Amino acid sequence: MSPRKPVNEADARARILKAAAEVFAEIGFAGARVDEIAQRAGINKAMLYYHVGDKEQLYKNVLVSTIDGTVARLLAATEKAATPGEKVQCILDMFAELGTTNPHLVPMMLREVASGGAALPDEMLLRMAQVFRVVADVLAEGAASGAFRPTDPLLTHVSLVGSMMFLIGSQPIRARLGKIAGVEAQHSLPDLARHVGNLFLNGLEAKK
Amino acid sequence: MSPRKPVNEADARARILKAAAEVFAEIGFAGARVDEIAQRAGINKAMLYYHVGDKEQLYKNVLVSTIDGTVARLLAATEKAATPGEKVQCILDMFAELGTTNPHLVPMMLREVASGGAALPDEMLLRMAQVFRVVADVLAEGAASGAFRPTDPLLTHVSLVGSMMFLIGSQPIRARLGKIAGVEAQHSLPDLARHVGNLFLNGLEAKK
DNA sequence: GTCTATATACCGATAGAC
DNA sequence: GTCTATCGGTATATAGAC
Repeated sequence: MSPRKPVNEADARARILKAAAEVFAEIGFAGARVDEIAQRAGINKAMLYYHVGDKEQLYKNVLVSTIDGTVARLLAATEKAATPGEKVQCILDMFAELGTTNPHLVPMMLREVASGGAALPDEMLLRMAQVFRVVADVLAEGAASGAFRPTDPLLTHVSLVGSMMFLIGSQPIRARLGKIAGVEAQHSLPDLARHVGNLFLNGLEAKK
Repeated sequence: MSPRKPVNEADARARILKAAAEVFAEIGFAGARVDEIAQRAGINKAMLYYHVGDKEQLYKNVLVSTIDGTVARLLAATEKAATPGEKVQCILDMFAELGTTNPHLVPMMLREVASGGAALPDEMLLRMAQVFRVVADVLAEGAASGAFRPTDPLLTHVSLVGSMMFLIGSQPIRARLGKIAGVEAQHSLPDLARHVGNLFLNGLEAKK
């Protein structure tokens, strides 16, 4: 038989990782307090160390589960669409969904980019590179069929992801700016994906 | 006459702010250590508090000088160009220059976006909004003349800036990825600006 | 497995001599 | 204006009782 409390154990670990993702996303690794994470998880700090380990292991665990979930969703997203243009739009829609299903990914990624990936081991970089390969394949397919102009796949990928990350991440700032400066700044996440899709597929210049 | 050591005083303050910008960019506000900043500035920690103030004032000072310098450069950049398309490219070129002339801006902005601008007072947001107005004017001018398709100016602005910030900020990560995964990832900063300009102006779809 | 209490170290900030 | 020494507070991590 299985041990007596596997459900509760897995549950405690899951609650810890969820709370940790929240706090790391809000204030980063250096700013995060282990006490705060334990409190949000509804457990004792000693139990946090017992279940997961120290702060660094906690961070690595959160990062791995966050990235792996993203890669899996992304591969699924591209299979639904037919043309390269539709695939690009599907990828963007999926990123927009991440803003709600996994709201911690974007802040954590922004911070990782800001620190030059100093906390990212090679193995984690390779996982992230999987995301790049998915997008690069779509771009290559589009270029081969004549639907897309040829561009540097890595730069185009980073441009696409950067736009979506910045748009999603800047939502709180844009909302504040809307209040204090009267700028129209309220957009749903699907709106953001449609905007980026339209912008990247058609460009700014009016078609001749 | 002026006090005896105004040059050295201003020099000390400048060295402190420069060192602080480095450290804040590398590891963020929470991770930064005042001792480290003082050491890099080549002065005593007590003198740092004497010249600038506490850690928070130090951060605000760095942020203000960094942003104000950017706004000034941006306004100058758009005046050199004639057509809306050239103005967009000039703005992007200017952002690429920031990667060398002010390498601390991008990491600091990425972190601010990640934390939802929690550390940004309203006054700072309004300064950043000046950058948006410059870009929005260019987009409006282009749409009015028929050169550009009409798009939401705020979303397009954030998309443009997000792409450039992500491309510039991810340079260290891309360089590492190039080594461990064999991906071609070496691009000069002007290359990045040209890529984004080409992508946003013409779009991915092949012209019919 | 769970929790309290605490060891240990570090960091921001300043007092006070010069 | 400059520097040393240090205070007070806080954070990570663990020992040890239950």
